[in-house]
Amino acid sequence: MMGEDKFDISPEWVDGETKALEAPGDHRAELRLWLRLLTCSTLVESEVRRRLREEFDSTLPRFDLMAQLERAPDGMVLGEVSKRMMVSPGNITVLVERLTESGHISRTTLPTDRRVQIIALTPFGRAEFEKMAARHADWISDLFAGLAAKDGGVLMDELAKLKRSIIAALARNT
Amino acid sequence: MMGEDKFDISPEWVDGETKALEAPGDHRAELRLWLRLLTCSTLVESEVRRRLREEFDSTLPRFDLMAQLERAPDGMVLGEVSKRMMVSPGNITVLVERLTESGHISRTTLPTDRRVQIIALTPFGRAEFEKMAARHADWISDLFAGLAAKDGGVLMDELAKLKRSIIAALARNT
DNA sequence: CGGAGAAATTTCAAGCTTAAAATTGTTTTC
DNA sequence: GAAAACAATTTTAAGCTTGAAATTTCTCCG
Repeated sequence: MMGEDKFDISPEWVDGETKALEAPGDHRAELRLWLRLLTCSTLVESEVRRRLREEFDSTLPRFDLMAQLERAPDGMVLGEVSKRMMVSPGNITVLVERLTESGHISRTTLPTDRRVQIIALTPFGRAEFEKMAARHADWISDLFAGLAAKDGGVLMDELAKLKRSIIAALARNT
Repeated sequence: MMGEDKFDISPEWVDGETKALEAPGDHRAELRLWLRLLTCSTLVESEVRRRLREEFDSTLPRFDLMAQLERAPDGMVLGEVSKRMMVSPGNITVLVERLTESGHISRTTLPTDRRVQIIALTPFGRAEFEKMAARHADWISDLFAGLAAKDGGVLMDELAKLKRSIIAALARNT
């Protein structure tokens, strides 16, 4: 999966014509595309993790959780956090435990439904998050700096199409 | 990080003009792009993991390791595998242990340098990998099926540019 | 030759992640 | 108003991942 050579540049996407000539079940173009996507995403992600650890002694999951809470001044239900972060509920449990211990978030049981836990950033947590978010934005900006404005727009649009394709495929195989 | 709403579609990339008018340090466009990239990659990755588990009772790291070995009929040194997979050496140690136990790979100490471990697919491992690889290609093909041939090509090129940008940034901050 | 230093790998401690089972609490249905 | 169904969360067991420290083995310089 991670085998894309770091500096190879650009195989051609097969067009309709070529496709007709291929052996049945030839998915090389899609595989290459997936590999390249994964490589980009892994490179950025590792760098972000490394810097969060070095500069803030923190981790990506913690940052992500706080990022969710930042937009919800009144707090958020655990299940909602889990859905938005696309991780399992059990995972959230652990993260919340640590972030509560460290004073970054608070946790309350909803009085009207005692199954429901609501978490929110504490003032301290919010302040910390803001520092991290500012640095995070700088890192990303720097990593993407070599991309012309035009390319950023194109990439954004193409990724939107890809996302629709993926979601459609996931929906097909219910 | 994973907070991109599943169905939002397309904010515009800021162009040069707009950029001049922005507050210093506004990195919203890059952040959105990164978020979208990460979403796509996470969606695909989770689906692949799920299916590897369901259909083969296997995992993505194991699949990746075997994929590296498939192209190296004479085997590969552990350190080389670690570099290609972009994971830590200690990680490889564990994976190799399990794949050896299960008979998928063999491991030899190089006689001329007893520090060096060489691993290779066993015939059984190769057969298993081929089954998995074929299915894997089908899954990816299906997930990317909604993308027109033209878009595939464009995306491939834009991701190549992005990759160069990332690698350049990483090199800058040695 | 003999040690200093380098290289390859392993070990360790800590944290993340998941699916599945178990808990706890609420709602719905007869 | 109980039992069944459903919901939110936690627990559990297993595996992945990392960085740093430790080990083993080689290489090279004097």
